[in-house]
Amino acid sequence: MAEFPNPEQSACPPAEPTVACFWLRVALDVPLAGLFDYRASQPVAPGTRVIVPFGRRRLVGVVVETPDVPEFDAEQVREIDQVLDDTPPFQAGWIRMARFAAQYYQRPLGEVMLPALPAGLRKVTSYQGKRSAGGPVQRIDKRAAPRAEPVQAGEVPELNDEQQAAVQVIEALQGYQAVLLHGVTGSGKTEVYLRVAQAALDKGGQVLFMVPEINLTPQLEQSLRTRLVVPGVADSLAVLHSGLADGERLRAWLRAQRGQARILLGTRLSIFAPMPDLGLIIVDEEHDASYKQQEGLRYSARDLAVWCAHDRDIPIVLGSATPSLESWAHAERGNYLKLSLMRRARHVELPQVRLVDTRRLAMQHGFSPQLVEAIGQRLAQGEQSLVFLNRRGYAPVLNCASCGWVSQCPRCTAYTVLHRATGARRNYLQCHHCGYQTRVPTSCPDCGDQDLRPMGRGTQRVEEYLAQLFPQARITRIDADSTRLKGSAQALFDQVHAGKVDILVGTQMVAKGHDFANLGLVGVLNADAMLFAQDFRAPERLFAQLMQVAGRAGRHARGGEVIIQTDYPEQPVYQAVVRHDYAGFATYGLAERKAVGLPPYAFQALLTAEARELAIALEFLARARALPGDSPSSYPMVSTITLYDPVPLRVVRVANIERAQLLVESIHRPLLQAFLTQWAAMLPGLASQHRVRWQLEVDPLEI
DNA sequence: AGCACGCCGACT
DNA sequence: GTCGGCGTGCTC
Repeated sequence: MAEFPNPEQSACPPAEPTVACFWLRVALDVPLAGLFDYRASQPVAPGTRVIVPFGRRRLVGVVVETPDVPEFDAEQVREIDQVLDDTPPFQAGWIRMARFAAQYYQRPLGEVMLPALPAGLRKVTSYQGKRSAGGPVQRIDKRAAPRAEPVQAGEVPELNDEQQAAVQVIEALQGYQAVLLHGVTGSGKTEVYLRVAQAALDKGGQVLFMVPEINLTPQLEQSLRTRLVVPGVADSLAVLHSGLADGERLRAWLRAQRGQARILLGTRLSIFAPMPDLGLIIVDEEHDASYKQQEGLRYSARDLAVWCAHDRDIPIVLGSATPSLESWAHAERGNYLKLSLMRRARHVELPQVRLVDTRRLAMQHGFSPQLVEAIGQRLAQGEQSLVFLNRRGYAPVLNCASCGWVSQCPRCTAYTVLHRATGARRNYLQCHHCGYQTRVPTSCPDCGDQDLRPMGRGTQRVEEYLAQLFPQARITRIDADSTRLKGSAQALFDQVHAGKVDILVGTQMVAKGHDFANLGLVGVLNADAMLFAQDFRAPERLFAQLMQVAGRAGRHARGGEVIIQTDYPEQPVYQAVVRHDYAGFATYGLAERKAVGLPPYAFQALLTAEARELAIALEFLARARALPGDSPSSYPMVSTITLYDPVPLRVVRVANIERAQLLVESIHRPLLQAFLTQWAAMLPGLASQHRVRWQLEVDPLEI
């Protein structure tokens, strides 16, 4: 026998037989598949952060396994630099969640775990090579916590019988159950959330309360603070979202991990916060696209939340007035428990929705006579109106009346949008895809003619026309342009609330969150543009958006009104909106999806390629599509997988990069998963031969 | 992704 | 002669 222990059998490498040695498998934020083996001279628990040497640099990683034997050649395994013990190890539930997300979304575990951590916990510089004393955690702990405002117990409204019934059912749940809380705008979903959250807190659990965007719901944070009580805990709420400074974010994260925060209110990223005592998850506006992360790890926080609730064996409440068809289908199948709030809580009627058929009308600047008259009436009654148009700028394109030239972005396959002068600025043309800006030409660059005309209209032009039509009215525009400066959105909304505005013109920014007490009328321009977007989810999104924007008028005591101008009033989406009939719309929409085999009756993944030239991207995708054919024996499931032809994206070129995509589909999710895992493993090699950037997205929202 | 090595063009 | 362009190769 050899004098040194066999490395296959011993935890120790042969070079230092006397020193105790432990193998660690570490997740690192590098775009390489798999985990990395390291050596430590002391035992290190899974979930612990460590600093390790990696090539010529040092990285923070998370220990996820402590194997008996390294997978990598033991000779080449390096020793960790440092164990970071400034936070307790992440719990098994947190690791399971990251593991699931990594596997489901086809990403290395380290690319899931580390970006999920607050910056201070994932960067080596914060520690400057010393022991963790003096690191970011200590700095947070030393700094005095912001003083918790003394809270006054909030007023507790009475529940109606629908709310009462929903609360009772949810409170009685034991273990995992997904509940779809379908409640029309104003039906008092929030009150239900508050009651069931309090019940979960009373049982000793933590509550994760997710919302699409935090700044839209300042009153919700206030309600949670004033209404939810945890005996002996003065400051039981933490708020987590991407707008927080690094320190604040770290503090909220730590408070959740330590169990000091009993309620975590947050956006999609809060699904990755560690919550050791998690007892209930609430996902408000569960249909909202903001739950989908659109870069890096493209996860759906709503879907992960459902997985997490199942994994932790706790209830989850998904609430919406217009649930996603995915969730609705789950409810119809009985996977989710459906609870409905169909009555408005405060004796306020639903707004009356009118379709104005614009096919045979003399339209003026995009306005039908009916809409103009209705605005005039509300104005005379001292009530507010909202004109909704999902298109910012003055006009979507500038056009030469003589030769047909149109203003185009030199870097994108898109028009440049005409924007009106603001303050000292002149008019300018701007590309809404890449941000490119240029002066407005005084004559046509092609033919020299001076007759350049703005085509179509955006919010600026609508605002201008309304000012001309109603010179006495106070008109305000709220869109991405008018709210560019920090705090200006709030200021504009405050003006509306204070009654200093008669007519509000806005994009989708105004559709969410805000209740306007004196808003009697909502007019919707150009809704058809949303209906005929290429995506199969367009009608679903349009329905949700129309219901949401209609809800803005709904708080009005004497019956609000919604006017939708359309060339296609017979379209089922519009008919359903008129009837406030989500269930009817969903039934129709799901039948249509089923007939053509679209989600939720099929599962999809999207491979997107970007290159200098479209041909390169398409060629890469064509080769990727052919990959399974190369080795049919290793793909027993391939017959159940459909790989469609690679196609250019609708906007092919953005910022001089050309893009194409390949849709993968199957009616069997586990088989699609198995296929993707094998396929994704081969893509990096293929991509390196083609000089393309690529990404694989599972459950894409837009195709 | 980083980070370094490596081999060809215009500058203190 | 060097600074620096980014091609390509490697990271437990």
